[in-house]
Amino acid sequence: MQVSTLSLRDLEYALAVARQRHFGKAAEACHVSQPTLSSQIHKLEEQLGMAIFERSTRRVAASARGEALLQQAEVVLAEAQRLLDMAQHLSVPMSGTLRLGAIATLGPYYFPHLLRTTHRAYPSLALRLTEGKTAELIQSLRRGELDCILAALPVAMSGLAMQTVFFEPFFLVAPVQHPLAHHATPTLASIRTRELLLLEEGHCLRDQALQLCRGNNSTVQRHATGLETLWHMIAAGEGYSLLPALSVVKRATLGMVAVRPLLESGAGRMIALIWRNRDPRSREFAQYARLLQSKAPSGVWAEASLPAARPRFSKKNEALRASKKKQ
Amino acid sequence: MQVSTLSLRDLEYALAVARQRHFGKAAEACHVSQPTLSSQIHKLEEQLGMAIFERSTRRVAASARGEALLQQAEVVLAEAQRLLDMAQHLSVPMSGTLRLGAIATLGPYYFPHLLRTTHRAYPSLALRLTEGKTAELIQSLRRGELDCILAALPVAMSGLAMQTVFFEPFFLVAPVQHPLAHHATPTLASIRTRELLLLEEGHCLRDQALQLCRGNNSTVQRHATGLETLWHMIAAGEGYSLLPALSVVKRATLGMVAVRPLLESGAGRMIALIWRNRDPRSREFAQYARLLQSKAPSGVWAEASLPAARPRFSKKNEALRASKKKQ
DNA sequence: TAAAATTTATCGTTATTTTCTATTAATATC
DNA sequence: GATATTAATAGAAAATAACGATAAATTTTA
Repeated sequence: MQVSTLSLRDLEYALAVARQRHFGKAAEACHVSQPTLSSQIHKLEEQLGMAIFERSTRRVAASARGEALLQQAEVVLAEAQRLLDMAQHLSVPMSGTLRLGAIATLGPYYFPHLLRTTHRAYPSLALRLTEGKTAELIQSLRRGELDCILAALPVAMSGLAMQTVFFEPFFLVAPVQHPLAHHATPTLASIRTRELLLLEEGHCLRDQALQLCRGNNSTVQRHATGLETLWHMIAAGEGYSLLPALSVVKRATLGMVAVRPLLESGAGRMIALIWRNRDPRSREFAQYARLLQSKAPSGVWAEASLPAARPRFSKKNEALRASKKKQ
Repeated sequence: MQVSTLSLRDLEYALAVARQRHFGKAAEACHVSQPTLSSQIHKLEEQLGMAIFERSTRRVAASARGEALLQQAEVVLAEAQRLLDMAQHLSVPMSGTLRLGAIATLGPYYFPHLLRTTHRAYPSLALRLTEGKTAELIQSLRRGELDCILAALPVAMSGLAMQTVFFEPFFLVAPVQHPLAHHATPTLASIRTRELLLLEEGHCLRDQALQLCRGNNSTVQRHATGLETLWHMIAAGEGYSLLPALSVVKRATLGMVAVRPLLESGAGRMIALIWRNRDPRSREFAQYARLLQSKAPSGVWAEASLPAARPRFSKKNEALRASKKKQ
């Protein structure tokens, strides 16, 4: 005898008979015909290998042994009901826990803003945040250890889906005494990779900076393990670098480094929310990305294209009006 | 959404998919085809209002939310399994608790013997014993408060079934100084109801004694509330009575009362085990009655007929050989 | 004692659900 | 781009559960 051959419906029938002490009334309560009830109770008793009820035309009552079974049947049904309740609860969109990763050169600068926005839109959602390099995050995502990640495009998207969130321009950050610090709007062409300070291998920011300067003479660069260290190295006059807007925006410039926009170059990176394309929450995630897009922090753009005649650090959301129309 | 529309089988399918992480293998484990699994999982997800699994041709895994549901699904199935186990346990014949009643003029004298016999034959059976008057016992039995009773026939049997256990002869018990005490084998005709001591109303023994003496002149009798009191009253010289064999058998006769058989009269009562005829354990009860019959205590007969040339207190079981052949 | 009333069980049929085989669609690997 | 793997789909078949009508059993009423 297999559990799976038991029917929860039959258990309800049995409980109805126990409650009503009458097949006809129980059938009515269950919205089925009396013969249906009779035969299903019979079947159930057959499966259990014993009679649950003692019945005559005058009296229907659970036998002493049947009573014990009915009690357990109630437990089974209660647990099944709990399953349904849980499902109902869990199926609320953007509730529960969201495990979100972001690349290390974005997370520390963006998470505070993201947390505020997310909590405001989805009060019942708990965020579990992670930082890492793109490859690590993608692997965790593929393994199901993360639900979605924020990374810079392009990313190998096989099996994944994404929605862009914002374009984060790069800035040239150089020591104040460096010649480049004096150009109002320096060009990429003026950068020498020999003097370029970069992050260690694995950070997409390193690759993107290198690619932007790939026309230039490339020699060995000095590298830092983190963005903060890089800032200190620049301040120490070790060289200059291309750094993303959000790492610039709230930094108390110490007077030792100069931050110069690279407006005409289009230098920067497109940040996207990425998730497994078979994740049942795909729609929720896409909508979440669009929410983040519409509430993007100041200092970033809606698209990679240069926003003409626009202040470097636009007022909040101003840069995103065009993209909103798209939605 | 109703609990009863959930299928335990579908829950097993879902758990199999979670375990195997592969629809094909899960199908094999469940002994069904892969499309069956696929469609049933779909149906289940539809019922729960959310996807349990995240599936691609490469990877099948429970989503974070699905995991919680699967855990609860295991609970549901475990409780259902428990129901089956309980049924298996309960369906063992003559196990659990048997609520047995006996008329007050039999119980105290027969229960010790019955307990021994019953426990020996059914070690896993717990007996809950009750005493009462016939009408009370029958009512309790009809209400389902008792499983079966031992009473003297005849009894209104509507809705009930029975199996005789033994015939318990009556003895004339009189004070030693009384003339009747000197007859070796007194007759019923010699009894005067004026001197007959009886139990109070409601005891079948009272009615049976009266009926046996109905030809005699009947006047008001003195009565006692219990059989023990009656013995004391007889010993005090208050009168005499007809008393059942088992109440005589182990009594330390004090020399103050004489016990005389009424062999030729057939005076006595047929004790039967009675139960509700729709009780699913009817067969077990009938068999139990036959067991009690075969292990009847000494002092009783298998049948109402006079066992010719037989000692008053036959050796154990000797009186029952005839009845055994019938079985 | 017989008839009436009540109630569960049975019978034959219909409707629904589950399962199957065959095939398609999607995706990853070579 | 071909091949292999795997879940999803389609349509038919089988199994199960449902119904209405009626029988059988038993108690109550006349």
